[in-house]
Amino acid sequence: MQIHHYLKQFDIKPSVQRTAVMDYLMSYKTHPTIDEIYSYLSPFMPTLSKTTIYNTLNLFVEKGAVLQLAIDEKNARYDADISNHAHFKCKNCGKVYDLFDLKQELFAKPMLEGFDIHTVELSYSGICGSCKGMN
Amino acid sequence: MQIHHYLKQFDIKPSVQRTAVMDYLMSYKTHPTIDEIYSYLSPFMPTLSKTTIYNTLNLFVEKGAVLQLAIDEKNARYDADISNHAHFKCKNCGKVYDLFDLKQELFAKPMLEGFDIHTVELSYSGICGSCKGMN
DNA sequence: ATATATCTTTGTAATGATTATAACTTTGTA
DNA sequence: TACAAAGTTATAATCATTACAAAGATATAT
Repeated sequence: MQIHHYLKQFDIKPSVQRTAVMDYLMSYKTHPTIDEIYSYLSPFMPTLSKTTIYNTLNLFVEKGAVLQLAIDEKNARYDADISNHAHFKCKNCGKVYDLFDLKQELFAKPMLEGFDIHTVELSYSGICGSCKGMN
Repeated sequence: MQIHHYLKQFDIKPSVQRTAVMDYLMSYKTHPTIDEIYSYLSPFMPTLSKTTIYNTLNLFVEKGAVLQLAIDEKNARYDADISNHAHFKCKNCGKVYDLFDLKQELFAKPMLEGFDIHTVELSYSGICGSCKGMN
């Protein structure tokens, strides 16, 4: 689907900058930080401001088009895949992996008296395969 | 159990400051921020430095005596309860609740090729009971 | 088509959490 | 007691994020 139409589904006006950010997020599923997104797009859009990246992602998150991950204590990370999946962060290299092959039950929103649950975030941490081979 | 002995189990030397921080965390299960811990203890320990609170909690987390929660994007929050439980953060008031009555299966560490999983963090967000009644 | 209002982007400055550093204090040990 | 190691403190530096105001782009009504 066109990114234009995708953004409109979330009630987001598809400006050039917003489209570029969403395009990047959908192409590079690396859970990038603001800085990584800015560094990639900046050469293609010389007048681009980092503030715009902040504004854009805050809007995306507000509208539910993108997930803001809390898995990295240092920087916010963003994920355009809003389907049920978990994340794994390697304590050694810091890379964030997607974990798709988990039981869907893990993402169920429990029915609890006094809590209106909107979102579920499931995060694991440890050592990834590439780092385990080393040191 | 004495807090002294509890800290020693994690290979942490029980200084006055460290004992006070752990005591606070075990008494007030509010998932406090560094600032909240400092503000509470400071009147009782006039020479206390906020850097010490940072040092202490980084040590506690390293040694596995305390969990650092990523549920709050603004500040790190800490939890001395290291048993399996989830958290719920109210989008309205910001309060972080403990959720104990969930299936233990949710906290299982999945066996996945190429991932050595050490920790599991399960977080929910939405609107809490007190906030739902309002506005 | 033009004027006007609204929305979006931009650059700079401010804020605020966390870490680095170095001096000082306490603790443990010979 | 003297010395070394560990812990604490205060200050300064760093760095992610937000606030703000001006400039630019877009949409609407006349």
